[in-house]
Amino acid sequence: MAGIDTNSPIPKYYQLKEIIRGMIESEELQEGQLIPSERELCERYGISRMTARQAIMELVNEGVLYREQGKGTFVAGKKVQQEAARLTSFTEDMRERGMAVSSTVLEMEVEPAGPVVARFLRVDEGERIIRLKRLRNADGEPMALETSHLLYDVARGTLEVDMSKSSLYEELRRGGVSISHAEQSYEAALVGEADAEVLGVAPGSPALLIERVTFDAKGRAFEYVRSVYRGDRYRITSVLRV
Amino acid sequence: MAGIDTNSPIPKYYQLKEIIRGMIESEELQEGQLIPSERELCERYGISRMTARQAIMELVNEGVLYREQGKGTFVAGKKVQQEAARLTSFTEDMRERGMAVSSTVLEMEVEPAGPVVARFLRVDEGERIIRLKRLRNADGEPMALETSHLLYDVARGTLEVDMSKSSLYEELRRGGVSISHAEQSYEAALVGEADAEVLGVAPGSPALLIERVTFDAKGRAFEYVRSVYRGDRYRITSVLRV
DNA sequence: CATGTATAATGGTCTAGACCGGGTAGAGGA
DNA sequence: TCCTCTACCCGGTCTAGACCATTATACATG
Repeated sequence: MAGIDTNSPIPKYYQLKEIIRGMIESEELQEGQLIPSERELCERYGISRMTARQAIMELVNEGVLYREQGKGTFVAGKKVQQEAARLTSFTEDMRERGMAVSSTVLEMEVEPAGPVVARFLRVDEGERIIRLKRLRNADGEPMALETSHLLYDVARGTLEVDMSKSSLYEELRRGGVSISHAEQSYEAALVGEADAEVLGVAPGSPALLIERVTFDAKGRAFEYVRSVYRGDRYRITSVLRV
Repeated sequence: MAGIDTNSPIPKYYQLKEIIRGMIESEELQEGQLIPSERELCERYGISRMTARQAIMELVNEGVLYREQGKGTFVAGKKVQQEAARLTSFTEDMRERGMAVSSTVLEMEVEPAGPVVARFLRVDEGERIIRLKRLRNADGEPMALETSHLLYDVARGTLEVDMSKSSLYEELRRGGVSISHAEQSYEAALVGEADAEVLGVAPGSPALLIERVTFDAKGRAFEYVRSVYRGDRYRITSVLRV
């Protein structure tokens, strides 16, 4: 089992979070199963209890674990049943579907905002924007073509990160962005010729076109994403309430 | 200003949470305003920093506050009121979009459940089902082709109703069905030849395929609907939260 | 005037303990 | 056999510090 690197710039609690997440994904820990207690994690990884606690509490907040006083901490069931559509990144979405994520960065540029992007992000035309176009693969096969437009000030930290390996949202969170909510739209469309080749489907194949504007805790729109999902591989499910 | 009661069984961090919440509600602290720093709260209320931190972090998780390293902690803006996707009928959906609804009943039959319908409705194959196929128009033009499969016992009252004029959900509610929630999936597809003619589009046009299983308050699945929406006319928007 | 630079403040992470109340399983007694 | 009590483990709360990175500001230097 991987340990915790004290000299790493990555916080210990974060390392522990990833370790626990890994154990759940590898099914070393299964749904409903008791995970090691806080005190046992402290001892095993040589960290203090408050640090172990922070890792666990964040996973509880994310719905990955749940706790019962006096009993212990358990792996939560898949929460597909529970909630209506949640705001997730592609990485998180695929992880919940149990698929392996990989990405290819096709374009990453700093450029002035055009009229469409400026309107969605509520900034002036010409404002500096990072445009990140990625091919997103699930289980090794193309799933979506995603073009994000990000406020330069918010996302400039990601320019030095290899976005083919990182989750944009995780990077942004690490960079101090507090992601709050998004307005998203879904539309059926056909795959165009250029996109078809990249996605590995025939032109005119069905596609789900998803547009999203994401807001931070201050209510500022910091991201406009336009994604083309392969209709033959992607389907959205959600629970609706009256 | 109220203080913190050390002898109270209510945890200190929780008392502080309520104090801060109160200051926001009384507008002593306003949107976007800096709140006292962790260290200042410690001193003012005679608690340790980790305790003050817990109060603040929970309010951050709840979206009441947001933090910026090196700057401070601020009061977040009021949350967007708009809701995530609600469970609505076609009639309600179009009414909210400000479009006029009309329908044509194409088929309405009582028939035994086939394997697919039986699985979705969690009944045995051969169980009596009402199948209702309608063309749904918005502002006089075809919008969707909708095929509902309903448990006979639940929906037999609708057999005597002119479903080209009535809302299915309103009729069911009138018949005593308490609609609770639904599991819905969205998928991109192409319009087939038969459907194309009815929908008034070319075969191979983009379509949004929506499947829904609707449950009543007892948790019984009573409806399975499969709808084909015209991709050129229909788009779904919703607000997602973290 | 522009440009660094020291300083102080903030939140972020972390430690090594402490006591509390809830839950459970085993020991001992009826 | 069955019940009760107790010891132990669990998470929940809390302390009093520590060092770090980020940020703003005031000041000194070119």
